[in-house]
Amino acid sequence: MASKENPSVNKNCPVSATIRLIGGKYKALLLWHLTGQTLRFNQLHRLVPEATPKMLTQQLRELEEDGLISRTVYPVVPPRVDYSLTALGESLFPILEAMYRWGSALMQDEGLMPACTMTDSYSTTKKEQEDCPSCSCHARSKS
Amino acid sequence: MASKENPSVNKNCPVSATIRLIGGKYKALLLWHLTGQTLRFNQLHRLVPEATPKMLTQQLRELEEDGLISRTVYPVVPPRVDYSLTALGESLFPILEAMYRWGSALMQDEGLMPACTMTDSYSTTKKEQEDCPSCSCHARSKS
DNA sequence: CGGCATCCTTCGAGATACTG
DNA sequence: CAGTATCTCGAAGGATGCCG
Repeated sequence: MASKENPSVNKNCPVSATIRLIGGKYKALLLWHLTGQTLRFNQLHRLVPEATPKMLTQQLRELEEDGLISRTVYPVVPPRVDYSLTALGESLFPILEAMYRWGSALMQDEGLMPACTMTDSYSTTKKEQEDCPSCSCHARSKS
Repeated sequence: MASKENPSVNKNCPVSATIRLIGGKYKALLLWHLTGQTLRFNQLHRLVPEATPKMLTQQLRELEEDGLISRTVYPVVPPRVDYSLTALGESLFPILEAMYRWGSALMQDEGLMPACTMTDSYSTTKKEQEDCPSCSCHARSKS
């Protein structure tokens, strides 16, 4: 088990166990972005620009060591590394979706984010969901 | 908005918004313990002993400032302060429950926590749920 | 492109002591 | 009981430079 984050916290509590794995500074966000799609390092960086490359690497490595994401290195030049969810990582979807829904409702109450609703086709199949145009979540980079 | 935790993170993303409010070191855990019951400071401290009183106060104050919990001070001696969830805090239940379920499944896969299942009466009414004897979650302190 | 190595600064958080 | 006030230290994390 990697996760240097939250080294403390009761070892017998399921909620603590979950926090230990996804409670890192950008972990839930990274997992959310990786839900339903494979992304390269720089794509993730563009989606989470406030994380420095060093932090990104660190968080991604911990997620990998905890078996939540898989990292594929292509021996080409320039280098290419793909990140995607493992089965265990995908099983986090109910949590991430609940966080997304709650945050959406909160932001709407505050008058932000007018129309960024999650398509219900996403919640079950989560294969090729629609992008979310009014926020950067799941907006595939176009450049 | 209080939450000094995660000061960065994309401002337009619902998942980030959620993390900003419940992403603190012990926040989700505290909220989980407060689900369905009012607790005093020392009760919370016993349930989360790895948090120092200072940290507890800090996290609880941020949760209060963010409108997730309410803090009631009784002007008696010895002092007494009760913490409970607000309506907004209770609306986090789907997230916390998802985290609980996922963590439970993970721990069972690892051979830990033999029989700590969440009673389904809890998931909807969440009023007077059964305690969880094999872990400290929602185990009301007896002393 | 996707890192890793170093240096350096900040600040999270523990320990301890005190208070209404 | 439920905190607050200091002091302190180690680690989180930013900036920079180099590399395959």
